[in-house]
Amino acid sequence: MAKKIIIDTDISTEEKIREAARKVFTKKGYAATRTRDIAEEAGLNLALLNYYFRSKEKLFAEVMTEKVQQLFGVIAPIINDPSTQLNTKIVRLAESYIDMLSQHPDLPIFVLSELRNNPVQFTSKMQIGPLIKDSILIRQLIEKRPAINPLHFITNILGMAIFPFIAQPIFLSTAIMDARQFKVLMTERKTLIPVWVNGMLEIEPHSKTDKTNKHEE
Amino acid sequence: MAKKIIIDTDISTEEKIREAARKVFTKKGYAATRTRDIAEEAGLNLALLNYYFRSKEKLFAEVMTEKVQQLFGVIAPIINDPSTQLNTKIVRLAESYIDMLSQHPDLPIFVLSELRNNPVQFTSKMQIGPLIKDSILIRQLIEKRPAINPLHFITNILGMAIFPFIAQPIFLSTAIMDARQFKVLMTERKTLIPVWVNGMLEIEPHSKTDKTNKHEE
DNA sequence: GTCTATAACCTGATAGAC
DNA sequence: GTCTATCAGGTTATAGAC
Repeated sequence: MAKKIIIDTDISTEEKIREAARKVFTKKGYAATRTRDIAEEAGLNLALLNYYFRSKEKLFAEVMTEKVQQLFGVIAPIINDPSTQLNTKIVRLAESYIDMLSQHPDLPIFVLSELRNNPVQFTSKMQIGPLIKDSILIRQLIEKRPAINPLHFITNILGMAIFPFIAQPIFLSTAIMDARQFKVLMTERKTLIPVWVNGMLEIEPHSKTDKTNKHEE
Repeated sequence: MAKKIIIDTDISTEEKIREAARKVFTKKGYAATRTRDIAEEAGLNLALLNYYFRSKEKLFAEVMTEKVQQLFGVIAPIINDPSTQLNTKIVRLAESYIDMLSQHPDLPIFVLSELRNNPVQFTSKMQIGPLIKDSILIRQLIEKRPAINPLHFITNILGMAIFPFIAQPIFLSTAIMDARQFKVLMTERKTLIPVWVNGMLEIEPHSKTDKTNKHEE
């Protein structure tokens, strides 16, 4: 009956490197990161990086794949849940993203700025395109507002949750707000975003658009 | 009466370098850019970069300052115009940003990702903080909706205009949409954003928020 | 002002001892 | 597995001819 409890306080060297790489790559980006920075951050020698991961590029690829999934993995289970209504999906998207990004504020700017160079390599396997385009959420949005492209609403939901984190460095450094205020605002946003988006789904846009575009579509 | 018309088709070498630097830095970021790339892009020799600008860093600083102003300069004249109403300011912000970013789609991701490293150096002189916090727009937003922090609405207006361009590489590479569709959507957004934001300003959020924050402000 | 050649430095990767 | 020492290649910056 004597339980053997082994508390593994020692993290493996490989994981130490991976963790350091996550931190440094995420903060500085691939090109600005030196393998020496990662080694130092891990409290280890440079040679060990190449022993465990063959090259800087391969180490980066592991981190990047992980981070892309961290950023986009949130979406899939929510937008394709057949048991939830439109409104619930919006609530969950806002909450999940704001909670997750509060823990990892520099995730979006890292992923999006690295992805602009070679987007296909890291997104192709996740099938993000079909995942979104054929999603239940899209179907529900079309049903609710057939006249407006549903991608507008998806962009808005994600943008209202993610954009503040992308702009955070400017907010803080220009004293538009401080870290405490930012946290308060992001908590408020979890309830405000669904309210706002529901509003968008109800509003009938003025027929002003017809006047400006008289020519045929 | 013989007019001397001198058409200056030759751009000065200095301007050729600056133009090439704008292009390469904006596309690849500071760290990933090699001075050789810029020289090649300009069709010139590497040594000339150091002749005209003392170093890669100084050349970058010039480009960066310019780009920061390009991205944030749009805001100032609109949000502090005493002759326009709240709604007009929203319309102008959406239109100006979407028009400008349609011409320079990779501007936001470049500026925001470079700014995360040393934000103060490039934003301090523009006084972006006071410019926004003491703006007429903020006053008008508070007047219209005293219960909600006006920064929410500013974040939303800017986010709905800018975020699509930040996400554009993913949209295109994952085939969520193609370039033509993106253009159509962004044109629609110029009229939709003001409609949506006006909606936000009218909606009375459920009193649910009061329950969560019982403490005094 | 513009070029070629090269210096001075930095960075990723490896060899080899322990 | 982990370290020190070092190599090979690339990058910024400059010297010096034209």
